[in-house]
Amino acid sequence: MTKTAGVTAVDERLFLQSVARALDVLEAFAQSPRPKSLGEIAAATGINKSAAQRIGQTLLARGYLERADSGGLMLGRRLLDRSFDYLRSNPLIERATPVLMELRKLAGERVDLSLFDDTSTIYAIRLQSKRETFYATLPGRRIPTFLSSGGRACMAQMADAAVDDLLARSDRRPLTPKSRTGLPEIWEKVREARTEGYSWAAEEALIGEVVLAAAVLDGDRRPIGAVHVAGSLSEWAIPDFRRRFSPLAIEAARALST
Amino acid sequence: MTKTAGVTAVDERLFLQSVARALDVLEAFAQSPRPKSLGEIAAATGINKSAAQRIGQTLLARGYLERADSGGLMLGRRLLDRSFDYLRSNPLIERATPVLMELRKLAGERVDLSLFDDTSTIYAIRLQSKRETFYATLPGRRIPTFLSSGGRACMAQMADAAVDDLLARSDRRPLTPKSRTGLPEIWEKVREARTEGYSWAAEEALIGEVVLAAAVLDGDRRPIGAVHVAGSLSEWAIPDFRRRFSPLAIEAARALST
DNA sequence: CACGAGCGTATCGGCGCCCAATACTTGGGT
DNA sequence: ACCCAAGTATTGGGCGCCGATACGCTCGTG
Repeated sequence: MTKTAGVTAVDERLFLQSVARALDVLEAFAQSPRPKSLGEIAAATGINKSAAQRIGQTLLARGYLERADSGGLMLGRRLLDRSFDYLRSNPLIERATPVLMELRKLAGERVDLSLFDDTSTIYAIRLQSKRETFYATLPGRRIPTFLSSGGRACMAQMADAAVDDLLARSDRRPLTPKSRTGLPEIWEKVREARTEGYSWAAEEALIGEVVLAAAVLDGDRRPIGAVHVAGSLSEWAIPDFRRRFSPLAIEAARALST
Repeated sequence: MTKTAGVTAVDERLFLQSVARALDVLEAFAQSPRPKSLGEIAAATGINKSAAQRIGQTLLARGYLERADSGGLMLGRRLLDRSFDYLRSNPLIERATPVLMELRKLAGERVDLSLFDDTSTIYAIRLQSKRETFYATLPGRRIPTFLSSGGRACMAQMADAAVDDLLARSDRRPLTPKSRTGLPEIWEKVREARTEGYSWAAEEALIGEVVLAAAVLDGDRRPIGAVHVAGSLSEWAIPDFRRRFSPLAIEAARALST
């Protein structure tokens, strides 16, 4: 039972091939979310057409896939039910909802709760403010930990060795031209977050956007997520933005920490 | 290939038992989202402990389940990735996002996009306004079509026989004491929606809340979802609320219809 | 302290579910 | 009319899954 990249390794004999393949099929739509034919699914997942057919029919019958107008298969609405169950089951989400609402009201800017998940970070709650660009603000979006303000705030709470390990396993490709991808610059931001109590990032994930975040800790003082405040560079100078919102984010994150 | 309750029936020989059981395990958390032991999972899904173990290990390895502190299994963050893919793949969601943002700004109240799914209706996008009660406002929440304003707006676009069929298949249990569950009262609201172009409901899903909604139609004039505006009865009289927001919801829904 | 009831974990023989190749049917493009 | 690629359906065979069983552990309990 060893740990590899944050995922528990499993004895082969306890591993269900067909379940894993079904998950492969669903995950195939992460690359390109357009409808796919059985042949495309088979090619994308490395299984043959017969297996794709069986898996497709099964997921279709359960609502996790749907027929597109074109006749192909696309993701189904039933997936929303499962993520709803997840959100509802997570005590942090429940505690965070009213706190974030209040923060959103105070700040007047977009407010997010992200969940720390090793080399990436997922947005679980997103409270919009103004006009935003479609899917960049959907819940469920993943951002590499190393370039997210929330991710850096989480790394700041970890031991040096753990941060080094995480960064070594990260795929450090930039999302924008301003993404900091070099180890020294990332470490600099992590150290800054340790002294300031929060981290910030300007245009590293989305052009024109400045974000700051403070980490939420569990009972063992380990980071489990972060509270973000995001604003537009067309409305804010970075020093003003930091001065104004960092105390609010830190306060909210502390309220959520066990 | 017959249709039953909106789900396509599948040849038994194309149906993967272990995949279906894995989905059963995930769906078991819909009833009560707390962490479960293997024994509880086995009992809830009707499979034995060995199968639950294998499925659990597989879903755990893929991140769709996680270990709770107690040692039990709970839903995993990976579920959010799949719902993100779904939202991203749905063209309606993409078109609706800016329209709803604008509507939210104009109305100043909570705005939702729901997806029509036979006897129930799912909230896909939720733009909050003020303080709200936790999971009632999470995306992915399902409401019975017959008592949701958006669901009734959708039914108003269907043939009489189809509405009768849908209502006959519905589980018409109330969500609140004010939920209308009788067929005549529901039909009355459907007819009202046909003449008014929108539907409304007061405290039928949530106490203290009034909602109105207009249906979004696809290229064949069939309902695929609805645009909602929701307000608090502590701030609005129902006639004022209807007069003020119904034109906005109708306009937004028309803009989203193909 | 012994005990048993849970838990998660691990093992194993055997059967039946899933495998993959194949053929059929349909529809769209040339 | 042709062909290619799509989804659909069928089949025999093999091995992957099935489920009973057993092990070690941590509880709360008598």
